[in-house]
Amino acid sequence: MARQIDNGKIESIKNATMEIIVEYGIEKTTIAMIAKKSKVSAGYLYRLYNGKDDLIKSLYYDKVKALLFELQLLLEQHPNSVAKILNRLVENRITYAKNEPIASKFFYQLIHNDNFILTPELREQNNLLISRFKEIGIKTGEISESKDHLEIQYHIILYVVNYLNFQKNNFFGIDYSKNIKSEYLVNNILTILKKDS
Amino acid sequence: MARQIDNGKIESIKNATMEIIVEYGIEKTTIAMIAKKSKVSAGYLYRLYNGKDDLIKSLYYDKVKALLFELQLLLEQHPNSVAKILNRLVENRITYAKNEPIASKFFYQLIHNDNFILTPELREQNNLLISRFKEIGIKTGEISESKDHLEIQYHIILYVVNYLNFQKNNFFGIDYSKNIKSEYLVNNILTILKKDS
DNA sequence: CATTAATGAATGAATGTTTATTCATTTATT
DNA sequence: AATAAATGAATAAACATTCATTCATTAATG
Repeated sequence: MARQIDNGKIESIKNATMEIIVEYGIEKTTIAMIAKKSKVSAGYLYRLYNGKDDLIKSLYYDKVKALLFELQLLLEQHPNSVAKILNRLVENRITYAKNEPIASKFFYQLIHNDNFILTPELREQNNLLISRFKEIGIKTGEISESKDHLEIQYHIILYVVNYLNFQKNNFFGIDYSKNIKSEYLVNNILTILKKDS
Repeated sequence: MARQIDNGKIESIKNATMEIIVEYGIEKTTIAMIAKKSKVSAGYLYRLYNGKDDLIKSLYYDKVKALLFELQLLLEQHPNSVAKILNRLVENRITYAKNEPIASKFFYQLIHNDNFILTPELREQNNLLISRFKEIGIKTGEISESKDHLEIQYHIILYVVNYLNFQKNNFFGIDYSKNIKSEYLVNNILTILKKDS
């Protein structure tokens, strides 16, 4: 009866939020900045989200969900090879960093911000996927039984995400992100996962 | 003539700043919170620092300087063994995380915040130290010539710092930081550095 | 040795700005 | 005309920063 919600606006808000946060950092980001950039009134943001933190959280969780879904698919597609899963996972991360640098960096920033932690549901879902990943690795001999979930999680996700970001933003102030090869990272990770500890 | 500056106050401000930031994150930290916790008047902060960012920056640079100094010492003490340097470096990081969890986490947070980047001087100093580290490794055969500064920097510092933090703050919500062994990390790093890429 | 003047440390109430959030109003769609 | 989307000025709270004032210490003076 009345007009419909303009989904373009929601997209616009999401993009603007990521852009502003990536450019200025969460601490310097304001609702007004996001509203201005997304060409939406400040007040309208409150109809869609319960405030700044809710908006950021919602965006962050979207990214986490997408990553978990990606991992889930890969586990189904390659139930007999950690190497194959890892290859695709790392390749996807590299592509993501290249093609969607803002979303990619936004995700990086939030992973390292303890004000935004995962919901119990997401944690549980993640836990399950890592378990399945490990099972495959044990079966194929690609993962040492001594590796716990934390080791696996750290190396297959954080090691990669942090590495990719460090290529762009580092102590040297130089962007080295052009020559990243997935084989290199995958190789490092496989070596570490296989080792007894 | 007049009374002397109370260095205890400065220490108190530094500690309070780290505590507040670690507890609430930079974006939720206010001058008032720091002043209250450090039992110093808010106004006095502006006599010592040019504001919030200046205070945080100053603290962050102190930590970076300490780390660079540590690395410099280790390079002088063990000019013929990357393994020895790395062993001490990692051990020190583990001890630091254990004994000074707040300072350690503060450093972690700032390393991942691009609003606070290093000065050109610190960058240059860091660059030099990584060069010397690599030279030693090439001489002893512990580092492949194909490794660039970024690879080395990432693995000897960020890989370790991120790993240690992830033991405490992770997707699983469980603190695993009690059983961290330096040999494990050192071994991983040495393996990666030695490999041709 | 006692008193006073000078100095700079330290305070915290006051100020003005920025910011999140609300809500009365307008606008577009069916 | 009815409905809900969308606006943005208005509000109130939070905040960084300033500055007039107080306080502690030291040196000079008698």
